[in-house]
Amino acid sequence: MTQDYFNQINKQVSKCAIFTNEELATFNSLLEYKEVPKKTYLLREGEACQFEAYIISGCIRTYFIDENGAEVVLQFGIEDWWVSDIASFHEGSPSKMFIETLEDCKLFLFSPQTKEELLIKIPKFERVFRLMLQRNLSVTQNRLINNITKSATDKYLDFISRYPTIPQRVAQHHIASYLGISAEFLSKVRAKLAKK
Amino acid sequence: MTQDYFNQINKQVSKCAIFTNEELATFNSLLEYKEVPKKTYLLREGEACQFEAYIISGCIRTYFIDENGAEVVLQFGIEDWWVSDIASFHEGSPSKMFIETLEDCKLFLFSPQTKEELLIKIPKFERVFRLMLQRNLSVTQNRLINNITKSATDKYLDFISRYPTIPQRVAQHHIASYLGISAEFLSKVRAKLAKK
DNA sequence: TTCATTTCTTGTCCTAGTTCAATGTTTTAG
DNA sequence: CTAAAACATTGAACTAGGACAAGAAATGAA
Repeated sequence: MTQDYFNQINKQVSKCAIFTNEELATFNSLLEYKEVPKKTYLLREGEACQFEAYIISGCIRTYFIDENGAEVVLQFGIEDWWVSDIASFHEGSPSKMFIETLEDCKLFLFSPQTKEELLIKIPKFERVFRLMLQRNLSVTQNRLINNITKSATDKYLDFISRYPTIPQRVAQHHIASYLGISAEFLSKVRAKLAKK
Repeated sequence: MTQDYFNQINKQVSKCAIFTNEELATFNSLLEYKEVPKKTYLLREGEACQFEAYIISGCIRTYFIDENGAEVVLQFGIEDWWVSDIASFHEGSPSKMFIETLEDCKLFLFSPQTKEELLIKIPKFERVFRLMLQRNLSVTQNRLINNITKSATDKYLDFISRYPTIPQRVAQHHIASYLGISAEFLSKVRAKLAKK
């Protein structure tokens, strides 16, 4: 049962580097497994983020509250994604973000301590986390570029082609927030698209 | 003379981790020093990025051409910043970016090979590069947030307070592009701000 | 099954920012 | 020192998208 979950995460990390079975076993022994119901906060503004979470199943959003008091969605997370406030996690500094489950979730968690232990025992994992960061950076850069150069319609089309499963799983106004447009306008964009 | 430059970069990396003098000497021996005149391209679209550059002095911009053929500035680099297309550098994949010097530059360069060699000889440097990536990610996230939530005026004010030396060094339309607004509108924003 | 809450849609009016075009200013190359 | 580029400013006309309001649909808890 849980072995399936280990297999799932092992498959993912094995895309970054080649690990022996013993190494993977050590890796797995350091993971904390956790099930979390929907609408649970894994992190709130002001807290130090104590985890890097790997999503076995479920759906999560990361957001913060801007100066005007509006929620801004920073990231959605689904199966096989990592979720954390990396800066807060590494520096122990208070986070500006909220991390909330949108569906019941099955997660593997690292604490700062277990991550440290893993990296000391198997330095090859540095590579895994570096690649994660790089991918994260490149996703964020892409999003920034889309935000600067594309119309609301194009941003939405890009989103659904990039993440085809998400629109069925999360509220539309969360997607609007992620895209940086108003919920009402997204609705109008969709209406216009549907007419074709 | 060049020793000053080594001291400069050593001081920076020593903020990330503690290194012995021998380690720093090894580090320095792997750096390639290069002087580059202004308006030189370090990277063009389609090329594989062969360097991670540390800027001793000078100013650089990274940009790409969007679907409509317009330049979009992704990043400015000045003293003590690192510049590269990290994805392209690590994967050897063709870059979508241009990297151009805006002033005469003094640089230290890593190639994929020398970086690899450094990380093998002194694994502690993994940390330096990971922190670089994290900082980069957090800058990019911040910029995205500003882009989504702030008005043109606020974005500009945020920019000049965050990077007070850059406005005197680079063309205004490059800053407009970085902020994701038109050059004309930035000019109007500035005119309005000046009136107060 | 019902009532309440959350989510989605649609319309009207409004504004921040764009585009285009003309003019002025600064920088650069020879 | 001069001509040519590159850059910056200003104005007028236009538009993508926002804010607000009110109703419809879906979800969910009891």
